[in-house]
Amino acid sequence: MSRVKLPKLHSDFSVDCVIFGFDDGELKVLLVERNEPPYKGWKAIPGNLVYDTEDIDGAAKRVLYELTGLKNIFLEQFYSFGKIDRHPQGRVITVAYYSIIKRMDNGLHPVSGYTKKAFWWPADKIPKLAFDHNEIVDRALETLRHKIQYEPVGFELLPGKFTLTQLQHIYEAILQKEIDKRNFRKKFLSYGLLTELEEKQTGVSHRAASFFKFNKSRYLSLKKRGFIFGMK
Amino acid sequence: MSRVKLPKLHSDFSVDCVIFGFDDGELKVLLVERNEPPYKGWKAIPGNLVYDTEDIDGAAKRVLYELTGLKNIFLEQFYSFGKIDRHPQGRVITVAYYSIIKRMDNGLHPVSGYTKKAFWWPADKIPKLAFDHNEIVDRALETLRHKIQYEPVGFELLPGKFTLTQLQHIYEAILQKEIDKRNFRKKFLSYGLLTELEEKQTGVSHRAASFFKFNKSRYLSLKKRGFIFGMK
DNA sequence: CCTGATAGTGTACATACTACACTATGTAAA
DNA sequence: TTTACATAGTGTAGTATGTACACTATCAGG
Repeated sequence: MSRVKLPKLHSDFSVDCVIFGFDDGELKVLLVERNEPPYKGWKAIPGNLVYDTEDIDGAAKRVLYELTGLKNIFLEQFYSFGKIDRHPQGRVITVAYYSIIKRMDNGLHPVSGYTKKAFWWPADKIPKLAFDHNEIVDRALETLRHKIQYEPVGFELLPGKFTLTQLQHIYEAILQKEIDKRNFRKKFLSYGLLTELEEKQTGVSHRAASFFKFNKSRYLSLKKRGFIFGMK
Repeated sequence: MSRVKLPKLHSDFSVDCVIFGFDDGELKVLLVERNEPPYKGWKAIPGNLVYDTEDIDGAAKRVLYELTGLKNIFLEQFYSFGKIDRHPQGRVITVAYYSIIKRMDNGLHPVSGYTKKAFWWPADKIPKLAFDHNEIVDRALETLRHKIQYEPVGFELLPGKFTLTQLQHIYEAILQKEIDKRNFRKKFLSYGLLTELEEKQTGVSHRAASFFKFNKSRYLSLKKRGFIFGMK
């Protein structure tokens, strides 16, 4: 197997990132305003071409950082989009990634000039986006709704300490249905994945809720022993 | 948005197909022997570059046909692979598809010269393959194991009429565990997705099993009404 | 008619899901 | 300081689902 005898191939493909956050009881998606053609001035999800010197997972991390300032985000690939005309400059397929994050208060400061700004937008009111990005966001939402039912991803959207009601609201927002409070608590607590903290809410004009934290190491050890998380 | 002012991009990416079949009580994967460099003479899964004039779903169908002679196969994309050095000729990412098929007796006749032949191979004894194809097959198997638990894909591996024992063997082969016969039947029949046929096995030296067929239209209408298939 | 092979069936128990309503505790306003 | 308001926090009974388990039925072949 020699690298030199065969003709060199070139390549153009991109990565796009759908980043979910949770705020004001609402599921949000991170959008950018593009500052370069094509689609200059349009809203879009953060995405750009992949360099020859990086693998696609690394490219997704880099692009997200350059376009939004977000760092150290765990991105998961969920689908690739390859219609012939999805990019006006030629044939570009894109590999799409998604992530769910908690620290939404972090400043969003694009590092490159490709985007003017980055901002959060309600997931159920996404405007018309550049390229085929609406289709990509739709599919990411589908993936998220599926995923939340068999992995405890809700925690990724919350700060380290949270109330059970906050957790429930996330499930309700993503699954788009109401959940009975008692049943939700009973089931979640029965898994033993939550640790109740001493601390309670302060400054609320009602009974203060206890804070909990997610016991990740316990989840991982249970999972290794065949435990299956489930939340319909 | 003008297509002419911006520089033209070129592209090199490929599709690869993992095709599952079931035979002799065993899960099988369709492999080819490559007839062109790189990896000439190696075993591989069917795959090739995507043309500029076709979208990636169409490319997967075409490539599968050219390399194996298989036609009219429903392919589902499951992951893209994009490590820097996965292709010796340069940077090529590949979009991987999988399918599960029943008619394994159909002749496998490569239409193009890219492959010498195509053949079925036991899924649990995959040899060393070209490129990163072992990784691709591993991930396809994971996807299949996951999928079979919440969609009735078992039927895709069987002929139109089949016995309940055949169906059970598929679940056992894919999930790699034994299943209780009574419980399996009870559960599957309770869904009402199977229609018992008049016909029975013939020429077997034991009590003849009834044939069943999958009631697909009923499955689709149940699904529309929120029914969730589940088989752990 | 006996042997061997697989088809086909039911019950009891444990676990999980569902529906449902009241008391507890904090702030703020009257 | 009392009252209104808002959310936290709790239990039970009924239903449905999953699991474990063993025997009889039917066919071919010797």
